[in-house]
Amino acid sequence: MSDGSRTSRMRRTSVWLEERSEVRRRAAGAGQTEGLDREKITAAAVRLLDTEGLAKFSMRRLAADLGVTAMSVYWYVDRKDDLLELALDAVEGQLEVPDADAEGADWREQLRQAALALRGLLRRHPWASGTLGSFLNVGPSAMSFQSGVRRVLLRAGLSEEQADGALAAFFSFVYGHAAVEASWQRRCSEAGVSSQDCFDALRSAFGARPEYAAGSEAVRPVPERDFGVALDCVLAGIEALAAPVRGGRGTLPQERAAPVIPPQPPAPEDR
Amino acid sequence: MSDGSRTSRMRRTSVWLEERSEVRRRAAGAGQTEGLDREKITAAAVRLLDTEGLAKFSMRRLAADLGVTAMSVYWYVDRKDDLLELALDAVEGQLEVPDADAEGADWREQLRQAALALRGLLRRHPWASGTLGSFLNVGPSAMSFQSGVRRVLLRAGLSEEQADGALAAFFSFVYGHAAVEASWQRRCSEAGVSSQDCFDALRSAFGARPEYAAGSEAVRPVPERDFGVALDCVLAGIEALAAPVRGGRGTLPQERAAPVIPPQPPAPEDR
DNA sequence: ACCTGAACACCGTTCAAGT
DNA sequence: ACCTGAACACCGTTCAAGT
Repeated sequence: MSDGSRTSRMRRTSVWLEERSEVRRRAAGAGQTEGLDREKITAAAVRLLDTEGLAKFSMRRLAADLGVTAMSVYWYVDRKDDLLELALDAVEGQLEVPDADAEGADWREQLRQAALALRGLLRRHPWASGTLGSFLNVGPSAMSFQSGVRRVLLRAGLSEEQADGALAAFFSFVYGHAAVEASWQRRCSEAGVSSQDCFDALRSAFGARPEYAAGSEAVRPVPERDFGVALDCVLAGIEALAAPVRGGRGTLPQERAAPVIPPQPPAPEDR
Repeated sequence: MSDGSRTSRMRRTSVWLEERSEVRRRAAGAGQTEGLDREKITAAAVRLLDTEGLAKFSMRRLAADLGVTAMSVYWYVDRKDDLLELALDAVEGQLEVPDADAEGADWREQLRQAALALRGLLRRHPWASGTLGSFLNVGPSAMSFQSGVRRVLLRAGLSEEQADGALAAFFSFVYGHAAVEASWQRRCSEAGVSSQDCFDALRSAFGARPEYAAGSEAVRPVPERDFGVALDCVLAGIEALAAPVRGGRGTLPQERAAPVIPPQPPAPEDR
């Protein structure tokens, strides 16, 4: 009658909200040799995603890999989406969580390491960044990594609000960068061309098209050093948040009068 | 024999590399009333994507909206993916391209406006950020917008290399942020709950789970002001790139000796 | 408790055929 | 030139049934 257990009445938004019936939770006993369980299925899913990619991943294909009929998997997992969330968190479990309380550690370096670790992970599992447009990424591994980074930011001197903003900048940037890099990678490799060839083809095709009058110089593959410069950029921004205006070199962005979300003109939706 | 037309021999990586046979290009004459054409199809696709979302978008559904059989669309478009690229560029065509040569314009403000415009666009078309994990986003509209931003960065005093890095930071951040926001939005609305309820449910569910020992405080929906702080953060980073170390307040990130991509330890792929 | 088989309601895409 | 219909090879998921 009260709204104590709202979670059960609401349609699920994430695996992590599931209330697994006790009956389906395997006794984590000795004999783990035969039979499926959630961990085995998740591991197989990660393997399949790594080798075939997100687009070709299917429940039926996964079941085949497990030597089992397609529908067996549904005993352990409610939906394909749930499995993808589990797979995502499984790989994120490999991340080393930065320790804000480590003595003598430079927070800048900790942030840099965290960013590089996350990016490395997303490059090793290119499907992972593709799931971010549809899933919540709120599994325990993701959460503890994020909260580790957040604590580092707090220790650097940011306020809670600043830390949240910086956290958003940090993760959005790394995930976003990984996502576009993964797209290039996948599409080029599917076409059987090197990234450079693909880029060259695009650029030369654009030369021939009138629509590209202004802009073809922006067509670039993502070179290696871009991520480094961009990361420096984000880190410098965080630094500025942490230690603003030592010698008064310009107005602080926060002091600007501009509203955060100016009313967009009622632009026609369709060209 | 020479590799003059490599594009034709390589499997396509984007619609923008397609070589449309003249025969399929409609005479853009007077009577545009009846019959399909690429523009009409693209507009219908955008409409359908806006109302139903990326997951429910299908060629058959689109054809039905157009009052036509499913396969008619294939006369104008080679694949579903092509249509999504066209739809993406169509909405990006609404972006106002920043003018680097505008006199009296402050580049900081131009960047801020560009970021807010792009974010507004991605929020009005939540499916758009979801396509970035799979498509190249190299259409003419995207390109001219990006190159406009790039020119603003150059005028701000960045080197070409710095501008490329800053561009990557800028777009990765905005796209990434929009993508996670869109996920929350969609999943909550599909479950029929407010974003706040969804968040509360997650957080309380996490309290009950042992795996979340460290980290549940990082579970947060993306509040409105986060984007503002994060954007300030990225802009401050660009500012630092443009006008480094007026009064020597610490080492420049670029001067660090750390390699950009340190060799990742050969971590076991599966937990 | 765990797994199967058949079935349902979809997909994207090809292809021969119509007009 | 443009559009259709039937077909192919898939999907995710449900459900009754097996052991």
